[in-house]
Amino acid sequence: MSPYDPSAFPPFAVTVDLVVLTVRRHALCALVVRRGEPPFQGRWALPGGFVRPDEDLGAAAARELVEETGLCAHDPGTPLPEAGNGAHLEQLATYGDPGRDPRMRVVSVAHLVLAPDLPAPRAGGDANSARWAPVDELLDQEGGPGREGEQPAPLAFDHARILADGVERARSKIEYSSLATAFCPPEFTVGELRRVYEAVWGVALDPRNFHRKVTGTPGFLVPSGGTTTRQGGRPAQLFRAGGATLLNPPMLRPEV
Amino acid sequence: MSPYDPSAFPPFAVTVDLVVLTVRRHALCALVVRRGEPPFQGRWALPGGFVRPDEDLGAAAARELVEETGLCAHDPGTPLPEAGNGAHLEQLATYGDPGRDPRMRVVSVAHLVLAPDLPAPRAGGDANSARWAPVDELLDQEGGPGREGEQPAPLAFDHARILADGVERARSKIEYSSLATAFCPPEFTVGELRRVYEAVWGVALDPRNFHRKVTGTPGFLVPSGGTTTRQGGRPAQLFRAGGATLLNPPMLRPEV
DNA sequence: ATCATAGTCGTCTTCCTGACGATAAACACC
DNA sequence: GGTGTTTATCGTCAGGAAGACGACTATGAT
Repeated sequence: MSPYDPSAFPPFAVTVDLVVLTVRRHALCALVVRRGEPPFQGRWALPGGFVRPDEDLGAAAARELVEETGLCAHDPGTPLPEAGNGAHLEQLATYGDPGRDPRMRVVSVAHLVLAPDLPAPRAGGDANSARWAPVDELLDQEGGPGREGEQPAPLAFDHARILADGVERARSKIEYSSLATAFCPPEFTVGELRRVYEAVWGVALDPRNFHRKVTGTPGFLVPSGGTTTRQGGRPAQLFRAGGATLLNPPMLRPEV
Repeated sequence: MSPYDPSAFPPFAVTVDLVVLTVRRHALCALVVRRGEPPFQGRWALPGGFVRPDEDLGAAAARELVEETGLCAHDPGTPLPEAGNGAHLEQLATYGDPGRDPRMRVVSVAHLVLAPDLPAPRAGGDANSARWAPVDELLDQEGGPGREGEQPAPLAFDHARILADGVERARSKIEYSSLATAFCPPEFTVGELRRVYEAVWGVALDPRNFHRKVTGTPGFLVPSGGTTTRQGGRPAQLFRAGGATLLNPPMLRPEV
């Protein structure tokens, strides 16, 4: 077969799936929707849908994101009009196992979205319901032996694997980039940022060392001037995300 | 439109493109093939081809790699029989701009391959020729102002962008993983490994600090017992890649 | 007033890194 | 055989980053 014969090629369906992560109540949560039709009817799945014939992959992901959550994503690679609350969007990976969808050959380009806590999930046009679920709960299927408690049904298709890859990407990327601020509102305190790291990594961080680290990393945070007491205790300085996208030196995830 | 209607979906062609990198004569080089047919006839392009109907994406990439180079790739995610010289293979990113191929809608899943210097490029079955080209040369198109010298024709399609993404992935990944050993033969010296880092990053590294660093990182290198003088000078100890895949602490790329 | 909570500033020790001197073991050449 | 060159390897030292943790500050709750 000629390597590029445009007249004879196996047709594929191409979709985008979204791993939308946020931090709620000290836990890393993902957006899942309930499937209204077979296969996997009634099971939870990642939001997603077909890529349209004249649509770029990132644009398809952003469109699905708006449809499912109302969030306006901002893909650094595809500059958008920047309309208000821009969540972070980036391509994650592509999944094309021949058997991943029992109906047909579907190649899915997964995208990762990091959003602040604000939005309440919005049900789609169908009878689908949507919710934020802690990722620990969604991925507990392959938990260690001796786990007790009810295990929810696993995610549809290979979405557990996609979600796990997205979570791992987020966990590693906040180490060396300023992406953790994507989980925060436009103005936030050092403590709020620390709780993001703690929730995403699932560890406890020393507040004093964390404060020294983030305020000492050039370009990470810029003071906005105000203070807040919304977390209780002494008023905390408010910051905005600085221009730096790569942190040098990086934040260090405590080992094990 | 229902988000998953298997009977009505826009058909896409799905291909894999390969960014095959190696280090030759102190330079990071990529494998490129000459296109024998329009569009971009006569121009250099990344090797690649269609994904077959019952083939996983990683398997398609490994197959194309064998067809084009004879290399047997080893994708950590898709364990293979491990037949001899296993190059490193990983998925890079997916490119699906509607206009990226003038003939039709093609979504290409790019893969990154890191290989030792050994193999000579093997021409494909067609009249295509293949060669190793320094990435600096292939990507010089958007070089700074005042560049002199002949600029080769840019790569076909969006392959310059794909190559740039692959190079950047390799540059950053050897920082915190042991992937640099994928550029080395099974047994190598500390100096050879250092020259890999120097070629990929385009910097000079202090041999003494580098030696201390890599021999002191647990799991990175294991002595094989032998020595060699193939680089001239005092005999150097031979090592193999250790089991560690993540380096802690990471290698630090000197800033600017 | 007292306590609890959260934020912020310092100190100290340990480890890592970059800069660089010194030595060792091969080869090329005269 | 000396001598120089090349590469490898070990050691030393100063500066900086990070973890552990003490101390103090400014709010709200009781």
